[in-house]
Amino acid sequence: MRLAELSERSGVSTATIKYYLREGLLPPGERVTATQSEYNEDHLRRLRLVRALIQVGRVPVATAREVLGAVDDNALDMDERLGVAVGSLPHQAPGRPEEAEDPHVRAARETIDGLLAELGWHARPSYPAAESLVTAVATLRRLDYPCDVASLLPYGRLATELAVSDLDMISAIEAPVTQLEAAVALTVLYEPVLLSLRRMAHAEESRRRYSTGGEGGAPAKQAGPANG
Amino acid sequence: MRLAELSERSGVSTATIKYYLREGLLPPGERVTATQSEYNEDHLRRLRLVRALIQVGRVPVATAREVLGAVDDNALDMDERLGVAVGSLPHQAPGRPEEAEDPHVRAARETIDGLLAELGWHARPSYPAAESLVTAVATLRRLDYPCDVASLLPYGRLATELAVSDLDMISAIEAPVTQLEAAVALTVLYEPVLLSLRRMAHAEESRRRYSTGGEGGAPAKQAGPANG
DNA sequence: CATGATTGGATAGTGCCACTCTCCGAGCGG
DNA sequence: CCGCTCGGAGAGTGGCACTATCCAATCATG
Repeated sequence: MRLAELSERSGVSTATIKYYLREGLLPPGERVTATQSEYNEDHLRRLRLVRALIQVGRVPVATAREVLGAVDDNALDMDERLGVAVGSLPHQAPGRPEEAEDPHVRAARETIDGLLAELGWHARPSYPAAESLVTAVATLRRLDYPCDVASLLPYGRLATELAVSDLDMISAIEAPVTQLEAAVALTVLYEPVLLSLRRMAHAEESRRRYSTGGEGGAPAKQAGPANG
Repeated sequence: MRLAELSERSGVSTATIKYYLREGLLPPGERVTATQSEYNEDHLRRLRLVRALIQVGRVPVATAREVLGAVDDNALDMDERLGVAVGSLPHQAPGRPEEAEDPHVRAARETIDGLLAELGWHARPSYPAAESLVTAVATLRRLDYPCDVASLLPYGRLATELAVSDLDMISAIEAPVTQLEAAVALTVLYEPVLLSLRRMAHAEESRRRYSTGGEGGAPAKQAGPANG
């Protein structure tokens, strides 16, 4: 198909597709003539993935390029590609190095070490997600909110269960290439699912605890959306 | 204290503090003279919260104003304030109305209805988090990734447990005003904690399943960070 | 009272990022 | 041959979170 059809079928403007091509998020089409290229279903699928990563997963364009580059890198074996790809994914802006001397950051690291020991994990400190965790915990401590090992432990245990569920899902994907892509896509795209469900569960549990109206039908005001 | 001291103690530049004052994220100080204002510990605490929401929680400035405005709104009772505040928090850019006719979106809504029924939740469709969920599930379906009720159910159950844990934490906060702020802060600031732990758990579970090296000490290559 | 520094307020500018517009020459179809 | 589309490249746009600059009032000091 031509660029125009790729655009129509994906719902992405031709200008944006050209931009993605330029940025290396999308492999170039097969050149038919000196001025025309042909795109196939793989391009369409990749384009949809790119859009999903960027729009739903909030992954920056530069990061998406890295991640997809690792997925496509035939010089690496599957494990390495997975590691590089998932490791490139961001959580948030990296903390500045000055924070290393902040006592809150220090305390956060100790808390997290304790948590990992409690969970029996062997996470390496270089893992980017661990750095995000340090930043988040340090921020909570700065605001005097609870985030000791006891507070974090339920989160850690639930994360373990999530991981089991996630890897089961990924294992169920067939082709190896798709499986690698799936690991990236499901890691990123299930994040909004998880966060949305958590907030909905908050509303639900809140109502369950504090609802003063009828148990069953009356719309409780507690944590109601009041949206609009 | 003066603006300069507020800046020094919070680590936020005076220019940024002025910006937050202008934007209404921070209440004005008590005017001492026509050209000077006095700030107190509450300002400092609020400023830290604002920074945490914006930098760690990735909340847009305009949204933070809404959220904090609701927290401070004395015209509403506690339940209403909580509802408005948490309901204002974003997950992601809102989907365009055209998506309403997309069959993927339709299918996503049906899946979610089924999920909510299975979980026994009474969530209202107007809840913003539910809309984010629809977008995320529709995106997954568009990419042919599994996200039927069976796939989502573990997430829903875990979200329920999270909510119990979270509300327990919030209940442990003492003063009512602080409790309201805590609900907002913990809702937002535990999100990166959760996501980080999930990714770390992925690496952990992945190694547990696929590690070919020694069981205990050898650094497995599977899902290793390979970072840098 | 003179004077230089500081404060808080207003306005305009900066940097980043994800596009998006505009132009261009090459080709294709009738 | 001619109007059209195609793909490529560079510059421009808009949103956002600051940030730099200016200004008049005021404070500390001699």
